[in-house]
Formats: sequence, C-alpha cells, structure tokens
Amino acid sequence: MSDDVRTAILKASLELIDENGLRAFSMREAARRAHVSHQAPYHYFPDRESILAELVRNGFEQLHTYMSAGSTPADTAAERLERMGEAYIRFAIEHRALFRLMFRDEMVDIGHHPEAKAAADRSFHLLVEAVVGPSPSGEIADPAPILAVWSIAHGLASLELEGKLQHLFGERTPQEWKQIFSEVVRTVIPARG
Amino acid sequence: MSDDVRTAILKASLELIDENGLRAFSMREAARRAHVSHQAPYHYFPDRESILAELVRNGFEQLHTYMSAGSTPADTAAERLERMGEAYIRFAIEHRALFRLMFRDEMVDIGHHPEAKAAADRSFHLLVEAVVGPSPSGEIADPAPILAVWSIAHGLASLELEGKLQHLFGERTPQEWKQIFSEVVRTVIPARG
DNA sequence: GCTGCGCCCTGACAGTGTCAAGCCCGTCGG
DNA sequence: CCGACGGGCTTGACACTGTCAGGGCGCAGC
Repeated sequence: MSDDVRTAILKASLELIDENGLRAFSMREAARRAHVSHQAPYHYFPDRESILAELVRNGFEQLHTYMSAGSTPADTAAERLERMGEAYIRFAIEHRALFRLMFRDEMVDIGHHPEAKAAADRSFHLLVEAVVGPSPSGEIADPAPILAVWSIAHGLASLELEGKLQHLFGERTPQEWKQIFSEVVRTVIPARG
Repeated sequence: MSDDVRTAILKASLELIDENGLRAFSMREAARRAHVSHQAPYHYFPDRESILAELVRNGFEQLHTYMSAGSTPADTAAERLERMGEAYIRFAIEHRALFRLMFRDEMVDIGHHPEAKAAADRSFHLLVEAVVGPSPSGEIADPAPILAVWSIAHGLASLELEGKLQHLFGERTPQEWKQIFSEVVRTVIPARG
C-alpha cells in the first residue's frame, strides 16, 4: 500500500514543476497534493533532492526511449543522427520542466544519485553508438564528433526552453520550429568528418 | 553616498553565487555581507529578481566585450565565427554562475527587465552580424545558420558548466578542453552554406 | 501479552522573501 | 528659528520553506 504514497508524491512533484516551473516545487506542497502530512515524504526519500533525483532518473529513461525509437539500424549513420537529434529536442519540448531539471546540477547533483547517473549514462551511450558505431568498450578516442552533435541538440533545446528563440526570432508555430530544427540539424551533422 | 550600499549589495550578491552557486544567493545574506539590514536592499530594488536582473545585465555587457574582442573585421567570416564561439565559451567558463543566471528564465524573466533585455539583444546582434554580415535592419531572413553557431557554442558551454563533460569524458585540463572546443567549433562552423 | 517495527502524524526551529511601520537627519519654506 | 518633509535605513512581523525530534497506531512474532 505504502508505495501508493510514494508514487503519489512523485506524481504531485512532477505536476508541480510541469504546471508552474521548477521553482514551484516544494516538499510541503507535494505532500499536500498527495494528501499526506508534510513529513510523510521523509519516509520514502532522505531529502528534497532525492525526490527530484527520482524524477531525473525517470526522465532519462524516457529520453532513452525517445532516442532509441528514432534509430532503426537499417538507415545511414547521418539519418540516424538527424532523427536522434530531433528526438532529443522533441523530448525537451514535450517535457520542458523535466528536461531543465535533468540538466541543472545545482538542483540535482547527479554524482550523489547513482541510479539517476546510470540512466543518464545509458542515454549517452545511445548517442555515442550512433556517432562512432557499436563500441562495447566505454573508451572514447575522439570526443569532438560526439560533442558536436550533442552540443547542437542540447544548445537548441536549451535556447528554446529558456525562451531565447521566441524572444529573438519572433513567434512561430511548433510546426515551423520543427522545420527549422531539422534544417539546423541537417546543416551541421553531415559536417563531421 | 547611497550608491555605495547599492553597489555593495550587487557585489555581495555576485560573490555569493560565485562562491557557492546560484542557490547560495539570498537577499538577507547579501544584506548581511553589505553590512546593512535585511530590508535595505528594498530601497534600491523592488524585489529579489531585480537584484539578479542587474547582475544579468552586467553579465551580458561583459559577454559583449568578450565577443567583440574576438572579432576584428580584417579576418575571414569563418575565422571570426570561430573566435566568437571560443569567446562565448570562455566567458561561460570564467563566469560560471553568472552565465547560468543569464540563461535561467525562471530566476530572471528577462521580459520583465528591459535593461537586461537590451544588453542581451546587443550581444545577440554581434552574433547575427558575424554570421550574415553587417545588417542594420533587425530582420532575419533565415534563422538556421545563426541558430547553428549559437547552439553549438551554447550547448558546449552548458554541458561543460553542468558537469556533463568531466563526468562523461573524464577529467581534462582547461588547456585540453580549449583544444577540444576549438576542434568542435572548427568542425561545425564551416558547414553552414 | 508484550515487544518491535513499518507507516504516518504533530510540533518545533532556523532560514527565507516581503509587507508595515518607525527613526534619524539634512533641507527647505515660513 | 522652527516645523514639516522626505531620503535612507532600521526593527518587527507574517507566511512559507526544509529538516530534526518525538509520538501514536496497528500488525507480526515470540
């Protein structure tokens, strides 16, 4: 039964940040929405950051799903990269608050939360394989091409989420943005050796 | 005289985030460091966000200095872009907390602070000119090439600041990172038409 | 029948941003 | 010379936060 409370707290926490941004999350408000006392969350999580870390872990698992859905092995490497970049950006836009949380290390220091870190590593490994081909060993000889595709996707997603693009390029429909994103990704990705 | 208090509060605020991250900032602690009461800041700023907005404005002015220092008109366009990207990333690394603050719209909503927005726009205009050449009119026909160079620089800087690069690629010296950054920037930037 | 423990509660504390009100002192009009 | 005024800063209070301390209730096992 008690897992009900745990999942209710997580659900309430995610709703809070989805509805009103990262600053809207508080343990006491999450507890209120889960209809438990302000101390009940401490029975399942050692502290505030651990609640968020669980959301981050789930987030990276969802991101993994997005990215792997976009990469069927039959295609060329360039096409896979393009679809993976689009999937990364689509995830960011469809889960705005969660994406921000996943990359804000002053809110969740991933080094303190091994399960979240493991999930993040799995997503990252998907990207590495798409760039350099299947490589079971974790070693990365040349980071530059991997960084190039990751940076472009992450940079675009970040600038969009922080409102810099609407702000500077004017309002556009989501459809138009998708078009522009594709163009940018396609412009840049074939450039790596 | 009273400007002394104002600048002392700003100085204390910047020190706080520099020393212990964005979460370390509080009005009361900044007031304490400025040796004034916890309400003195309200005499100069309407609220907490306005203090941070002033830091953001100063930050964008510094970023503008970094970027324009890297673009002397005699060079080729590609070289200018490369140096500007490096300057952008160098600014981020030399002012980690400030850079984060400048791009966190849930901490400072730039739309509510016209002076900060104006400073941000000036930096942005520098980038636009470097990509499409001098264009006094604010109109941007094709956002894709501008977005490409901005995203790569912003993505690299963000991933570095959030600790994702050390974390996944291992520890490297700042010198090595600079080398890798240059390589990435050079890989990507010539790719635009 | 007693003990222990999982599960959840109430209560308290220091810290926060912000509203309200007051105090000190230089300036200025009469 | 004196009284009102207002800029610059203060103390006090409020609701809210995360977290520590401790209690109570119901069930399992001895």
